[in-house]
Amino acid sequence: MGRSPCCEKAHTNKGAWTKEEDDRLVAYIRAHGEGCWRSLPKAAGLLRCGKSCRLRWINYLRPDLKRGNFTEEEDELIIKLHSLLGNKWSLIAGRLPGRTDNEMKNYWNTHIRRKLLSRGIDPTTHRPLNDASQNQSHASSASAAKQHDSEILITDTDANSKRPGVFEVCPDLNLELTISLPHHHQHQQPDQISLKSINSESSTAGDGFDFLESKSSVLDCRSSVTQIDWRALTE
DNA sequence: AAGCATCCCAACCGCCTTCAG
DNA sequence: CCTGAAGGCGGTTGGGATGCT
Repeated sequence: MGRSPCCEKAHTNKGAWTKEEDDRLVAYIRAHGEGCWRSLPKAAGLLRCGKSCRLRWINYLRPDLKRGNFTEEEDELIIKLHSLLGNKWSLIAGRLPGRTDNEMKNYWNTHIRRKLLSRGIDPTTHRPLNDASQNQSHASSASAAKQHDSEILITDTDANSKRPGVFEVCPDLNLELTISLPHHHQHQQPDQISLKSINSESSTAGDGFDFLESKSSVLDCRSSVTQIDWRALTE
C-alpha cells in the first residue's frame, strides 16, 4: 500500500508558479524560516502542496542560488564527481555552492552527457565508448553505485572492508570521503562513513582532481542534512 | 511567415529513509 | 517494535523557447 498523498490534491494549484505565489512563499520563509513544509502552504496562504513549496524554494527562490551558466571548471568538477558518485545529484550539488540537485541533473542530461559523448566517453560508465569489453567486464563506480549503492560505494571506516574494483575509474586517485550522518539531534555523536580509494599506489592526485587538494574540506550538502568530509591522502 | 522538430528546465511523481508517537 | 507522517531524492514529463526547413 502506498503512502497517503502529502496534501489534499483537490485544492492545490499545479504547474508553473506565479509571481504572487513566489512572493508569498519568500515572504513567509523570510519571516518564519524553513519549517514544516506540510503546514507551510496553509500558513503562507498558498494553494500548493508542501513538497511543491519546498522544491520551489530550494530550486528557484533561495537567495544563495548561483544562477547562470556553468563554468568550465564546474563542468569538469561535475564530471569527476559523477564518475565517483554516479547519479547522486544532491551530493554532487553539495560540492558546488549555489547549485541545486535539480539543476545539476538537468545540466548533466542536457549538456554534459553530450559533451562526454563528443569526447568519445560513455557518460554512464566514464569509459571510452569503443571500450565495449571493458564496459562489460568492469562495472564503473557510477554503475556500481547504482547497482550496489551504499553497500559498495560507501564502506565503513575499517580499511579492511575495502573492496577491489570500486574505484577503477580513478585508479590513481587516493581519496577518502567521509559522510557524517544528519545532525538533527545535536546531542547525538554523528556516526561516520568513509570512502577510501582502493589503489593508493600513486600518491599524487594529479589527474585533474585538484578539487581534492585540500587535505580536509567539509562541505555542506544543499539540504544541510548531510556533511561530507573529503580528504585527499596525498602522502 | 508557418509548421514542425528539438532543446531545455521547472515541476511533478513515486519511492525511500528517518523519526516521533 | 510497529506504524504512519514528513522530508528528501532521483527519474520523468509537460510545455515554452528556440532552431530548422
